[in-house]
Amino acid sequence: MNKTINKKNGNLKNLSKEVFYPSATYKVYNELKKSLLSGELTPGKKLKIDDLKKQYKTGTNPIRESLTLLIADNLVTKIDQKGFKVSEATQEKFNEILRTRIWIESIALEESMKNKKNRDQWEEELIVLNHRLQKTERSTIYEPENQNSWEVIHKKFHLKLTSRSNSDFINKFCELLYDQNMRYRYLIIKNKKNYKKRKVAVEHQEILNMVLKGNIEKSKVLLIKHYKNTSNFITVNN
Amino acid sequence: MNKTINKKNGNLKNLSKEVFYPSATYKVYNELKKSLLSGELTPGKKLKIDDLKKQYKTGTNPIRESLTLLIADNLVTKIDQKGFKVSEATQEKFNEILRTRIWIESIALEESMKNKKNRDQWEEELIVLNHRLQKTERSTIYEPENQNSWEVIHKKFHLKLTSRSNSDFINKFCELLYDQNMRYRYLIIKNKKNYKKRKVAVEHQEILNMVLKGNIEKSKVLLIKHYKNTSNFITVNN
DNA sequence: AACTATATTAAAATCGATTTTAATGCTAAA
DNA sequence: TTTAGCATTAAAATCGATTTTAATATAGTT
Repeated sequence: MNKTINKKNGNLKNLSKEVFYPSATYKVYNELKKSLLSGELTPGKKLKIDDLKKQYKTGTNPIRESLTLLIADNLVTKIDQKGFKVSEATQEKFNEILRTRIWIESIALEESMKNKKNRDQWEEELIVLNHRLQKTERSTIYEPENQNSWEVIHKKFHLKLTSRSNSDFINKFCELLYDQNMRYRYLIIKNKKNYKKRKVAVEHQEILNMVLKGNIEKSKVLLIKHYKNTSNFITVNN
Repeated sequence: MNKTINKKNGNLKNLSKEVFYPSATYKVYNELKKSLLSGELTPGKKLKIDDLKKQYKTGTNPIRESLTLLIADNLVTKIDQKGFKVSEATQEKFNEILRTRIWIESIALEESMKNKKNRDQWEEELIVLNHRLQKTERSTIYEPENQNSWEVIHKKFHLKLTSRSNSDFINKFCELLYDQNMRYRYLIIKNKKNYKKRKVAVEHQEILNMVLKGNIEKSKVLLIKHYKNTSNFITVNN
């Protein structure tokens, strides 16, 4: 956020050849996204440009550009001439996300398993991610910057499962839906005193076993069951 | 674009109660999108902020915001600190779009047909759209503002077919993929002297007939065949 | 000649002030 | 008391200048 830190002119120029200095927009985008996914910014809340400028100590443009990017993530909603707000979160929307995930990821998993190319490497990566997931403690706070946190590994495991459909469109869509689903999880954690965390380790292991066996139909059934189980723990009450 | 026209203060205020004055961003976004989809802006072309400011007679912010919106449409690509360019168009990308469309729309059509709610109304709307499509001349120029143009009706017909999956995410995704596919069509028209337009009227009729019959499997097969036929007419040569 | 450092140029990104629009509050007439 | 019209306020949207960064050109050294 602080310009003097980012400055790379004068005698610093050659030193910083390989260093990546992210733009203000990029940084604000990431920080806002974190606040939105963690449920810190509550659904429906007005996002005033001036307030955000003060909060992030930056100008109009980076703020508006970040918010515009977040529209595509379905985390922010805009009405022309009336500004931005945090996207609403309702039980119906959650049901929709769940249904959509099941449809899309069923295909994506099937295609991933049918895809012969580099299958061994894929299986090994899944095994490693599952292993790391099993031995990682699950936290109630969202820290996407920590690559060793449960949430980050969990996301990687799930996206890896469906990653071989040879469609970047599908991959992006899966990530969007993962993030949407995650947002609801954190909204529940925020709102309910005793949010019961599910024990999902066994389910991940079972899915992985079926994938390694090459049983497409059973893998799909287990993945779908895994998602449906989640839904029993998420009820949105406004 | 001209401010004096849009001004709605002073004695005009009460007159304009019901009129919608779009923002500069909104207008630039729509114009740029048209240029991108019609192939007027060629793949890979650098999109310089200053040039666009002059072209659209507006400031930095509306331009950058429009470009940011177009990233989500997969029509513009951005590299942090290095600016924006028109998204590339390759044969592989087109194949990917086609594959993805087939996967997604197969599900979406099936769900639309399984959905009992307001089925009669849906069928009637499809019949009307097909009728209007049959009697509309196909043009080689892209004019999205003309609601009676072949392209606009064609898009409506296809999106209507898949519209009843009860997932806005899927609906949006279908529209994105439709637009992606359309962009390639217009790029071909631009580049090849004698682009042979397919006769698709019969195929639309056949799909509609099967949908009205309620035959899910055959409807899906015909829709997929319809898309695969298109691919034979589209080859991208850079 | 090739390579490095510096200077120059061009473009992206940012900032803060200004303009426009929407929301709110107030007043007076029916 | 309500409601239309006006005034005020708040916020969104826009503008144009400035700053920062990347790309390019130039000069100097081995």
